[in-house]
Amino acid sequence: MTDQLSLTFAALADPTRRAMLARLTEGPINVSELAEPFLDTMSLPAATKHVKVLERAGLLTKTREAQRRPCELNPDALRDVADWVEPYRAMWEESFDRLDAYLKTITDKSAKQSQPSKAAKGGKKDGRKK
Amino acid sequence: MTDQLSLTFAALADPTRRAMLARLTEGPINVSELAEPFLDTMSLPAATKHVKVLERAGLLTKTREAQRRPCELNPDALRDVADWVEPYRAMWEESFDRLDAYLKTITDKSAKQSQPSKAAKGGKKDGRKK
DNA sequence: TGGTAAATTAACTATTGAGTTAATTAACCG
DNA sequence: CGGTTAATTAACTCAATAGTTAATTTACCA
Repeated sequence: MTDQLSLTFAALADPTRRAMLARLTEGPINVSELAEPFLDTMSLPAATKHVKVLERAGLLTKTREAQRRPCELNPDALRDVADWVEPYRAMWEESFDRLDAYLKTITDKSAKQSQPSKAAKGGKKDGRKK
Repeated sequence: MTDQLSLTFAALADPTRRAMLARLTEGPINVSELAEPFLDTMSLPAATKHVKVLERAGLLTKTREAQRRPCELNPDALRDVADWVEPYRAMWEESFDRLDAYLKTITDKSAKQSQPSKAAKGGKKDGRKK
């Protein structure tokens, strides 16, 4: 698993690290500040290891400032994720359309009476598409 | 790492599994057909383990048909990935804009002569944004 | 210059992931 | 029935991940 995209996906496969990224959208902060919300569930060395995983995945950049290590979000790596997933969008929108069409047939007044009764909830325009 | 999104990201953190997903966009195929392109580098049981990882991540659905196991792409799990990454889009587009603005200042005819010479390639409209 | 703060490194443990070969299940087919 | 195909399970190895505590580095600061 040496390729860059795999490294990025692996880094994102952890709720602690995703929370750290979310925090970084508010601006650069030190490692200890990044770690702070998690110190009730893990030690500081454990948190700095998470930071290092994000760094190696190219998701954040660590600089130096005296003893502190201000970290900055590196959103370009996330663009690669978005670019990878984008071609699949047509597929999930298509399967939504199929569901939508199916729901139309079973809720249509002119439909036959052989309707699976429980499928009726959540009609068109339920806010999911796009 | 028990949450669904982490499972999905972990499943995507492997080039073999991503290639399997890509293959599935062409339509449903059996496990052995999914495995075939990789049998020069790994055994069949190894490949079926990859399929199982994708299945547990909700990325594919396996059905039965005699001895065969037709697999179908389950694009909804990818929608979750797209939804997660989407809020970050503003950040990478913004950092692109900053680069773009910087490149404009150093390539602008009226700019001062203190120009990092090698930064000049790849001017505006290089096709990256969106 | 001695103490303190920020972060990392070392050394270790436990769990999970990815792969192997061999054996087994399940269903078709002649 | 007996053989073959498709896929999985078993049992095992090896490497990587995630965590721990203790020690160390680095730089500020009074």
